[in-house]
Amino acid sequence: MAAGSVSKQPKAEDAAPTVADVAARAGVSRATVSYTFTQPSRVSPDLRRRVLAAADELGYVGNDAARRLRVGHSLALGLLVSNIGNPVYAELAAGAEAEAAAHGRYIFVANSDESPERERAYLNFFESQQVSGILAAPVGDVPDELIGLGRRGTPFVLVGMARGPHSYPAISGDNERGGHLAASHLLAQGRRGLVFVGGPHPHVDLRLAGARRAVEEFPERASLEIIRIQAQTAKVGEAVARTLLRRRATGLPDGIVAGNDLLALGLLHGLIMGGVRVPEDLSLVGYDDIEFADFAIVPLTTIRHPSAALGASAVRILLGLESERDTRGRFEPELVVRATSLAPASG
Amino acid sequence: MAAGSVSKQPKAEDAAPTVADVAARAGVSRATVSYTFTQPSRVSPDLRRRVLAAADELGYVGNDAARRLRVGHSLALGLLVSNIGNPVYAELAAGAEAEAAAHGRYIFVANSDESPERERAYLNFFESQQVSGILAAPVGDVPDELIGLGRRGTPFVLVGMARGPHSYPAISGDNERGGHLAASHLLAQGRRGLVFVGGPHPHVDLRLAGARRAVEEFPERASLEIIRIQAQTAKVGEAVARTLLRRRATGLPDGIVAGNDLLALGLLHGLIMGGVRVPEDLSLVGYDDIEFADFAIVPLTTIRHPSAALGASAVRILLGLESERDTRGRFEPELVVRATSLAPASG
DNA sequence: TCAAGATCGTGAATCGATTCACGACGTTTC
DNA sequence: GAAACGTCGTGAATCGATTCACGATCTTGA
Repeated sequence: MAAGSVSKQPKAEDAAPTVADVAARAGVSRATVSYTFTQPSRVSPDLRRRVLAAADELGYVGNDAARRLRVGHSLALGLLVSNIGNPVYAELAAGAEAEAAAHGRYIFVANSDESPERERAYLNFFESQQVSGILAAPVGDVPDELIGLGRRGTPFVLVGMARGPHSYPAISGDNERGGHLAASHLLAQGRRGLVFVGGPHPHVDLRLAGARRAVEEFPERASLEIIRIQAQTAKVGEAVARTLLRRRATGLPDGIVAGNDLLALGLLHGLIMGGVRVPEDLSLVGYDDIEFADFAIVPLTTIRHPSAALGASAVRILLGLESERDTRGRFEPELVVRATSLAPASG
Repeated sequence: MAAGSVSKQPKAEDAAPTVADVAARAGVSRATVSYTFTQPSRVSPDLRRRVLAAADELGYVGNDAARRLRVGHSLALGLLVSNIGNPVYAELAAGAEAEAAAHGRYIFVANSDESPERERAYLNFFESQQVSGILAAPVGDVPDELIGLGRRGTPFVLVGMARGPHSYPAISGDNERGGHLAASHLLAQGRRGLVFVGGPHPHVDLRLAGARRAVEEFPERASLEIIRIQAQTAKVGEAVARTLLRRRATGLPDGIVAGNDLLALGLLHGLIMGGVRVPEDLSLVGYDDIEFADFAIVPLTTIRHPSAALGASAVRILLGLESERDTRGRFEPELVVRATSLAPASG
C-alpha cells in the first residue's frame, strides 16, 4: 500500500518542484521547460504560456546547483570587502547590488574583517560557488587565490585600488587628486602648517602623495608634517588628537588632512574636547563623505568619493558591459566644504 | 591530430580540478577522495594523507554545485538585512559571520535596502542557492516567501524581532526592557517631561512600550509625549529637532528617548545647533550603541544592544547547536551613560 | 591452519537543469 | 502534388560530488 506500482518513489509533497514536475503539469517534455526559461524564442508562444503558468502554480524556483553544474557558473557575483562596518564599503556594496539587480544578478557580500586568512577562505568559497565574477576591495596585496581564480576563468576587478605595481583590472577614484584637492583647499584659505594623518593603506598613501604634491607646488612657503598610524578609525583619531594637544606649547598645525572620515571624526572630537576651536584655530578635511560627516557637531569638510558609482561600474565591467578604459575620468573626487574649514577665499 | 584516440576530451589544462583528477593523482577511486573529505574516519590515515597531498598539489577546491545537487543544501547561510548602512546590521553581520566561520560555514549577506520587492527576490535566490538556513532581519511583516521556504525545509530565524503575533522562531534583545531602562534613567535624574521619538518598526514600538511603562510605574507625576516619524535616520532626527525648537516658547521637554542612535545623533545635532544645552537643559538617550555614539561631540547616552551576539546565536540555532529557549535571558540591554544625560542620582 | 568478522576501498547510481542531435509536422515553391 | 525547407518539441547524455551496496584484504581466535 505504501509503495505504489511505480518504481519511482513518490516525491515528498512539500519538496521543491523540479523541471519534471512543471513538464508533467504542462504536458510537455523537460527540455521544453528548460528552453522556456533559457531561450524563450525557441518555444512557441502558446506553449510558453502554458509552461509559465504551470511553473507559477507550482511555485517553481529552479535549482541553481543543477544549473551551475551544467553551465559552469552561477548568477551571483562575489564582493569581498575588508570591513563592512566602514560606511564606505557599505555604500560600495549598495551600489554594486543595485546595478547587479538591474541585470538579474545578485551580489554575495563577504566580509573579511581585515583578516587575510578569512579573505582567502572566502575567495575559495567564491570559487566553489562558481560566482561569475568577483569584486575585491582588499586591504593589502592582491591575494594569490584571486590571481589563480582569474587564471582559471573567473574575472575579477579590484575596486578602489589604483593600478599599482600589479597589472590586474582595477578601478578607483583618483585618490591622488583627492589628496591634492584637500591640501590645496587648506592652503587656499591661508593654512600653512599642514599635517597629514594616515596609515599604510593603498588609498591613503595616494591621498598623501596628492597632499604632498599640493604643498610642493604651492608658490609660498608651507609645510606638511606626516603622522603615520596603524588603522584609519575614529579611536585612533582621538589618540592622535591627544598627542597633538600635548605639544600645544610648541605650536599646533593649523590644517589637518585626515586619511578618511572615521579618522577625521575622531580627531575632531579629540581636538574640540581639548579646547581647540574648529575651524577658527585649525581647519580639518576628511575623506569619503560618509553620512556621519554631515552630522558631526562641526560638520566635516571632506572629499566626496563616488563609492556607489564605483561598485556599479565594477559590476558592469564584470558583466562585460563596459571596459576598464571606459571608466577613465569618471569617479572624480569632489571637495565638499562644510564647517571644519573656512570657505575658500573667493577672490 | 587535434582529436586523440581516447574518446574523452582532454581537459583544458587550466580548468578547475575535479575529484577524478585528484583520484588519478593519488591512485585511488573517486569515492575514496570524496570520503576523505566527508568522512575522514572511513579512510585509513595513510591513504588520507596521500589524497590530501594530491588535492593540495592540484589546488583542488571542490564544486559546491555538484555537492549541493547531491546532498540538497549548501554550506552557506543567508542573511537578509534591510539596510547594511545601519551600523547595527553591519555588526549583526559581523557576529554571524564569525560564528559561521567557526563552524566551517559562510554567510551570504543580502541587502534589501528596505524594499519588500528586493527582499522577495533575495529570498527566492537563497532558495535557488539552497542555503541551509536563513537569518532574516526584515522591516515589516514576515514575507510569504520566507514562510514557504520554511515549510519546504529551509530553517530560518527572525533576528531582532520579538515573537509577535506570528509564531516563527525569533530571537531578539529585550527591546521593551531597554525602553524601560532608557526612560527610567531619565526619570531617575529628575526629568519629568519626556518625549519619545520613533516611527513604526517592530523594535521601536517595543522600546516605546517600555518607556511608557516606566512613566506609568513612576510614583511621581511625569509625562510622556510621543512623536511619530517615518524612518529612524539622522536626517529625520534633525527635522524633529527643528520642530521642537519652534515650540521653545511653550516649553521644551527635558528628556528625550530616541528610537535609535541614528535618530538620536540627528536630534542632538539639531538641538545643539539651536542653542539647547545638552545635558543641562535636556537629556537624551539613544538606542543601539553604534560606534559613532561615542564620538558625537556630546557623547551619547544609549542602550547597548548585543547585535553581534544576536547574530552569533541565530547562526547557532540554525546549525542546531542551540535552541531558541537557550537564549532566553541572554541579550539583556544595558544602559551606557555618557554625556547626553547626567549620571543617575547615586543616593 | 582455517573460518568468522572487522576494516577499508570501489563501481555505479543519483541529484536537476541544460543542450545536442534528431525527428515530426507544417509550409512554401515550382 | 511532391520535394525541400523551417519550425518546434523531445530523448538522452552530461556536469561533479556523494553514497549505497558490495567485495577484497587483513585480523583474530580456536
